[in-house]
Amino acid sequence: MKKQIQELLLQSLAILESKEIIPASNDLVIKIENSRGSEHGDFASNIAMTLAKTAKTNPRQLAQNIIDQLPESDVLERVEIAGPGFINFYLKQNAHQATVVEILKNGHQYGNSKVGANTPTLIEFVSANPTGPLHIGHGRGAAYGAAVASLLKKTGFDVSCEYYINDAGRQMDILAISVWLRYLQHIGTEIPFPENAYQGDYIIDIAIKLHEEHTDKFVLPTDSIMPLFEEEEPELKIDGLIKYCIDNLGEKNYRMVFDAGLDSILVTIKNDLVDFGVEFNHWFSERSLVEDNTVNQCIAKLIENDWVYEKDGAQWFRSCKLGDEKDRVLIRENGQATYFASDIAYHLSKVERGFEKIIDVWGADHHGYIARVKAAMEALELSPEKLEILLVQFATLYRGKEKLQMSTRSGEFITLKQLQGEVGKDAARFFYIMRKSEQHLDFDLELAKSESNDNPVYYIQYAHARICSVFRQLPEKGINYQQAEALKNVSSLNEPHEIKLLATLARYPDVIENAAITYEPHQLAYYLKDLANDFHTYYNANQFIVDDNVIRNARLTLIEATKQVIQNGLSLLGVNAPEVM
RNA sequence: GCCCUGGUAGCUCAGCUGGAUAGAGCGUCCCCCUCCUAAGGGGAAGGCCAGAGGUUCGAAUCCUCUUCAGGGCACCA
Repeated sequence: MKKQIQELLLQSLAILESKEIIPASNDLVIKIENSRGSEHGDFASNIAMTLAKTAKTNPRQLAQNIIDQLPESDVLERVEIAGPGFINFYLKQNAHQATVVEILKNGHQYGNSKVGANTPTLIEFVSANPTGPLHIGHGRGAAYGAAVASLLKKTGFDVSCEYYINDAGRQMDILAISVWLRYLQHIGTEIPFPENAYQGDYIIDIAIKLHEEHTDKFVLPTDSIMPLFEEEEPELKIDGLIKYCIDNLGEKNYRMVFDAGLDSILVTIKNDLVDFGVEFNHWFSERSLVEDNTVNQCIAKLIENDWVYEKDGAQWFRSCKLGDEKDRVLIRENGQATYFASDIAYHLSKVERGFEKIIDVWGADHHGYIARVKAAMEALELSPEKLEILLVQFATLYRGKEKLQMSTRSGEFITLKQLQGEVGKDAARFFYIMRKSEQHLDFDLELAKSESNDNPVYYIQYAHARICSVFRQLPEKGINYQQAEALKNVSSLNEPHEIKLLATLARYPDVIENAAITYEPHQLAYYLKDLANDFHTYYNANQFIVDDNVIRNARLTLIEATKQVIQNGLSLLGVNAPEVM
């Protein structure tokens, strides 16, 4: 609808340009807004005010000129000038009523758009280190990333979802020796467990399973291990244990212990995400980038183009020259590549796989990392503007007033699975999405659990269930409803609440498009609350199942359309639309 | 010190990328089921949009400074 009005305005302005009332310009942006209240019509444009200055005339006069040249249209009832020079557009009733037909015709396709033009798009999210189960913080990234992906799919982007598995690096080695030490303890070895190793009970489960499958294969003499615990500095102690373990178990056996931890945790993560309604197209392994030499090739290319120098025995990337605040290490003094080095390779892979739009969803604590990744892409001539990094602020969990802590290493955290078990998938998904991603999120368990109107999820779902309930009663009352037949009656939808509801329903495609291109799924959440509110108000004001065939049929099509839009919207957020509550 | 985010009703937050009287939920106060689910609806009260400058026809929205809160500034990932 907005586009139709835009087109009309464009034609009018072209005429004014040809008459030299306004100067010609190529980059004219015509903004059409949904009016706030009905007294300002259905849509409004401020075009006259923005053009008044260059046209050297007053806005109201210019607005009149624009209206005079406006072509005939079968959707517009009338057009008025208001306030300082707004042009307000009033739609004909049947233009409103037509949205019901459009929604029911398109069904779950209603709201789809093609702005994405099939752009190959990769969105990477969650990507939590596989060192423990997903916790409450990861949940936000999961819910947000999944919602953005759904929105982009709806708007015509060719979207692929990916999880980057950090299966290389020191954190994983710490996981491996955590498993190994628990394994030794499990078979009765008296041995301490460092406080900075992974404390969670899930490590013990992995160790038990490891022992079941391999019995005593990984046992080493306790006497030779004990001296390592004399190291005072905790991190050095860990490093000593890792080195000892690799040297004495041998590369192959160490890898078995390592993989036992990795695989088991990965399975847990995958299952938890599936339960949460979040699925990925690819699980991309960091280790694979090392093993297939992509990392080395990347570094070689950087060296070739003089982006690398040596200092203190390490290899440094000149990121400073490309906008970062300091240079970054690619290869450490000990010869090992940094996480950053594999991340460069990872982004190279993303570009080489043909993605035009590359989205990374990161926790806000990674913001300092943006400059160096962009710098690396620049250095490798990978068009950094393809990369869009979306930061998600932290989620803090509350139970009423009590703040709950979380830390993977200490093992004290609420897992995503526990959260879901407690508040349910729908409330969890919706609460995560409800807040703007750059806002800190205080997730209150009590509120999410409350089955009351404090809880917007139930408010929206209730609207859907109420509509379903109405339709369930038709056969009981012996009423015949045929959608196709009933649609012929929509012209009787003239009650104020009906017009309001129609206008809100008509907004849906705009909401989807805007939420998608701004990566703001919360806009959809708020829209659905509005829609539910319009429906509940209508429900209280007007009876749907009435004796008059024409009115009843018209109303039933309207609420059926409402049901469809609620369903469409909720499904994009990963929330169910229950038929009964 | 530098870099991100935030500061809007008593509380939790929206505010459609610069527009017309600043919105919603909760809380408070009043009203609405002989009627399709009251997990609902209607109404009232409640605001110097953190503060100060600036940009312009017009600012909660853009720019600068100040201030408060959270986070980040590794040869960790």
